[in-house]
Amino acid sequence: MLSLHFNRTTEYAFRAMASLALQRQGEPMPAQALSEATGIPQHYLSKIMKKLVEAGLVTSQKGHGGGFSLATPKKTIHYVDILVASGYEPHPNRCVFGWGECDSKSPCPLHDSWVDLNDAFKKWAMNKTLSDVRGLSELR
Amino acid sequence: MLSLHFNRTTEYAFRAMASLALQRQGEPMPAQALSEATGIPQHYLSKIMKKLVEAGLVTSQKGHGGGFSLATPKKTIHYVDILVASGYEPHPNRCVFGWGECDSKSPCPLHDSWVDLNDAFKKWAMNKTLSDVRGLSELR
DNA sequence: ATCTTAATAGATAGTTTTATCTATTGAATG
DNA sequence: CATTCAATAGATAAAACTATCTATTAAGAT
Repeated sequence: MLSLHFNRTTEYAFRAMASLALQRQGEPMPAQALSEATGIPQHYLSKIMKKLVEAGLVTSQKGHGGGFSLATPKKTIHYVDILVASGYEPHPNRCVFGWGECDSKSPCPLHDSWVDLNDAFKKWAMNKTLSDVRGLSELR
Repeated sequence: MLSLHFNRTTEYAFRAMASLALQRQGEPMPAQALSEATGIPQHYLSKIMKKLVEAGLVTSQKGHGGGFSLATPKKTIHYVDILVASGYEPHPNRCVFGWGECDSKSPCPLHDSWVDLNDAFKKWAMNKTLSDVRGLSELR
């Protein structure tokens, strides 16, 4: 079956953020617990968490009883923020097909097609927030 | 600016197919010309062309005056065909976020979000064809 | 037939991404 | 203040992806 995919780092960032979104308000989640809950290798996770902290999406607390938690309420964190924080900005000045210089003024042959898909993607990334994450206990 | 992206191989496959779609009907395009037109390294391109030939999207003709051409009319070749031919089938049984076992029956916390995006993507891939490729000379 | 054009195939190398290992710093508790 | 918990940082290793090189096979033209 066909499906869209992100790279591992981005995929992991989403899983980590979703896990934090499911924590009870204010409960920090230690890296190890986060690693187990998401299946992300611990040390690789720590590098991703660093990015999320630097981006201001997550706060971290060292020492006993510490861990990671969301910096702001779920509904204020949009998927686009997670994408950007995880370094998802592959082609600054060209369309997805990367065919020479390509923009709306001098479009490559695939540009129009790309715009259609990218608009849908941007809409998704900018409208969804961590409030859209569903816990097992929540009504579906 | 944020944008969606494919991996290089898939990106190249699209560029190659778009180039062939812009050729005059029946004019085979040699690998070297295709490489120059698309900016794809020649030997890497040849491996991608092999996949496209095996998938039945392209026919190849060896020897003098040979080259590659579309196996069927533009409008019969859907983008999804190109995606599949280039090996774009990363996560057989899980959603994009790959969080454990994940399907509509036992969805991961991000599953619902993913479905929204993936539906848009599938619609795009299944509806677009090489007829949507725009040549420089064509009216826009 | 031989020469040229051009695809096919296999082997190797480079680069990037992903993962792991080890050590260090910072905060809380007894 | 010593001990434990936990994040941070840097270095290294493994894997995947991308690119290149060399040789071979097939078709057409002279």
